[in-house]
Amino acid sequence: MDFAEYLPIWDKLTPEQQQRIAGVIEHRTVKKGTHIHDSSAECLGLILVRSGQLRAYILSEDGREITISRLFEYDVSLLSASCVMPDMQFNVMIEAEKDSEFWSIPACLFKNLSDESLAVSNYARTLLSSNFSELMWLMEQIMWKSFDKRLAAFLLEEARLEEGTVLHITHEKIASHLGTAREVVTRMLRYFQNEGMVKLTRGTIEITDEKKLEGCT
Amino acid sequence: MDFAEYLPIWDKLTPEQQQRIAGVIEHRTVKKGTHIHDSSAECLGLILVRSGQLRAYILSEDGREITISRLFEYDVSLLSASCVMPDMQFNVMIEAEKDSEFWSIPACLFKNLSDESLAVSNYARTLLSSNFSELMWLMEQIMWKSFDKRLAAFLLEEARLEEGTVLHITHEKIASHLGTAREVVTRMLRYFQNEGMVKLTRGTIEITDEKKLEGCT
DNA sequence: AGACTTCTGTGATAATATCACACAAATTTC
DNA sequence: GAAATTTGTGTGATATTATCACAGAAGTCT
Repeated sequence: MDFAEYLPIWDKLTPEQQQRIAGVIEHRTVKKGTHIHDSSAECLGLILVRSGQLRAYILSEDGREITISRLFEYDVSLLSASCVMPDMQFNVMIEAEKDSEFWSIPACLFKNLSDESLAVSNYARTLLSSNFSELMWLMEQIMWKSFDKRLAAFLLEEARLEEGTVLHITHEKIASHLGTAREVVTRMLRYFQNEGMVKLTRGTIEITDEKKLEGCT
Repeated sequence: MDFAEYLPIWDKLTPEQQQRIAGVIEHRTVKKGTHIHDSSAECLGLILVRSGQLRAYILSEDGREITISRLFEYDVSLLSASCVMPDMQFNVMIEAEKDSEFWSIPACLFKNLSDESLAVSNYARTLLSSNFSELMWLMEQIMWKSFDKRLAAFLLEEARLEEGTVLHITHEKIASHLGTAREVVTRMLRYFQNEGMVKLTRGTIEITDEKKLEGCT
């Protein structure tokens, strides 16, 4: 398999290290909706996304969710390796938003490599600081942005991802992404529709006035 | 100065590296309330707290604050070195909550050392993952905990820090820590007082029923 | 004492969350 | 193809939290 292309520091590893990875790396193809990683299961490790789309989220006791990171082709993430990072005992879940293909390198191997190789350690640092930065950005959004702005931004982002103006997504899913209740999403979408920015049908949201929606953000 | 004791990896550095640090490390003594680091100023770097208490927080456009991290004796933080971490362009502010003493190692030197020394890189990883973990914890608090629980937890934490039951803090400060408005704090404290858990006077909050307050969290 | 600043209290209103339930559209079952 | 079931949406009532506007009380400084 050609995972080397998906691991930016592959070329900086010794042949021996490369072999250790090659020996245990796992390849998986999953259907949309598949639960790839949850708190109960053991650590998945470093994830290299080959295709598709994954999302990492956290879960409240009563089942509410909020997306903390979305992963696309060529993305690498150690959110599912949190168990080997010191002091990390929170529960991140990862699921496939689309049919996806990815590799995983066991957390303990990646930790060992980080501990012995400067290149890997530096790379892990990059990944970590990128995670941290993303989370900080999210925190600012949640704290200082009103919900209409966050929703508008989310819709535009989705449209960008789908490369079209018709989004195939339910209010419930949007609520899970944004960490709020479904009714709140429904009501705000109704408002957007009344303002002529979107057109709603069951299971889809069509953006009819992108400019105006952007004005909302 | 005896900063070596405050930098856990000091002994793992080469004499040359130690000298580079010793040559540029800065020592500061600041009064309570001092602004140590803000977004406008240049990067402060790695901070080693010798004594006192610092807090890191983020600021909204309209001046609201929320504390993201508090630093005590022997704590080391690279929150003020965010500018050298790739993709980190958010604005963290740091101020002294008490009269404090600390050292700072310029961000660029710490970055260089991280890039060349496995020990430093691994240590930086530890710091980063600890920051990440803390932020994740905060996110969960904000998302899933109601305000009364967060306030109760904050009061108990303050009492623990002060080693007493009388807190010398204003509602405004509490609001800045928790990322909400002062009135919200005032009203909830009134409620706590009516329930007999605290006794309020101007500038102080006395915890009169710790058990019951703990029951709120 | 008077002027000023800081801190707290509170009503009115807006935004967001929660609960309860109804209904409509798709899907499955028979 | 009608009935039953699941999934998605709509909405009123209520609770919680945020925002705005202001007042008054407690300290500080002349």
